[in-house]
Amino acid sequence: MAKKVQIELGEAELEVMRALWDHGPQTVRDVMHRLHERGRTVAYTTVLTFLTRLEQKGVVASDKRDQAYVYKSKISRQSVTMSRIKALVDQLYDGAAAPMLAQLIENERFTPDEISHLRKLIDHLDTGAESGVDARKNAAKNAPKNSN
Amino acid sequence: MAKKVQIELGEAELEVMRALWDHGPQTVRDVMHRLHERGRTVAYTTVLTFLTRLEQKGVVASDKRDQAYVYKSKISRQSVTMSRIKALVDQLYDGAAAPMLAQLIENERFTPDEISHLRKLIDHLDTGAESGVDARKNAAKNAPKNSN
DNA sequence: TCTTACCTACGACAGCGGTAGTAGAACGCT
DNA sequence: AGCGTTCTACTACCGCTGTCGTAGGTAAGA
Repeated sequence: MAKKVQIELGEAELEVMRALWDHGPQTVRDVMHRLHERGRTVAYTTVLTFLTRLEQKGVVASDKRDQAYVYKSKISRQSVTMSRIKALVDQLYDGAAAPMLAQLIENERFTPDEISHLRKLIDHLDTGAESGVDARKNAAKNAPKNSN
Repeated sequence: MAKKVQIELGEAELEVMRALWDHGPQTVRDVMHRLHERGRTVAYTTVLTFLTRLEQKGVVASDKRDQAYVYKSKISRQSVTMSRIKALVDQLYDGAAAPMLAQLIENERFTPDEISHLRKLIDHLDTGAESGVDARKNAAKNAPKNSN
């Protein structure tokens, strides 16, 4: 199951990944437009550099179509999120997620809907989690769009 | 109250901050020992550089004692945690904390104690919490937000 | 006083991430 | 055939971060 050692992505690289997650496989030019839409007005060749580096890192794959390469993400947004959070928790709390989670809950504002959803998740924890074999195969129902 | 725009700390710098958080004000040599204990065997002057840079960033303060300067943190671990998480949430979920929190809850392992604690926190949210006037739904990502 | 040990200031360097320019290939139009 | 457009490959540069080394002060012993 050899997991990635550490997916190290910069801020701009992350935004490129977002473009791929949110809109599927795209060409360099497409991604550039996504970035421009989100306020990052970078040059075409900059985006090309990003995608090339991301491919070297093994997190995107390219595919020659027509004239231009089409790039697609090889990793899910979830995996990046978890990897980041894990790094955060390790760095700040020696790997103990609960304290950080508690702090997060205390400091963020949530809507009633979100709260009840979170409660549901928590409730699900002690029923599902204890049974040795983890039966956590249910997908996040409110997952944003498509992932990889 | 002018808050820091963004506390940008590298991994090693963060470990220095941890030393200060966990053990209070210390000299360069003290911090070096803490880092060594935690497996980061860096040279004395490296630690000095870290602390100097951190002071330039305004997150630690120094104080001449005896022969050596004593450094102390000017920011809390909590503020750094929140700042980091906020960055993460902004970068990956456009500022919507709940989905990320949900993912975190689903993917982490918690002890029964932790679970009941979390439940208590959640329960506390809709009672004692401020009546949400939140406009955070899809955050405008390029608005200069001030955290903590 | 000379030496030793410790402290700080300053400079250096490499790797990475963000950013872009230039050169050359490939395609389509006139 | 020649021209403009578009794509990729390559190179470069800057700032930040991690990492030290060296030089020059100063306190404490020998």
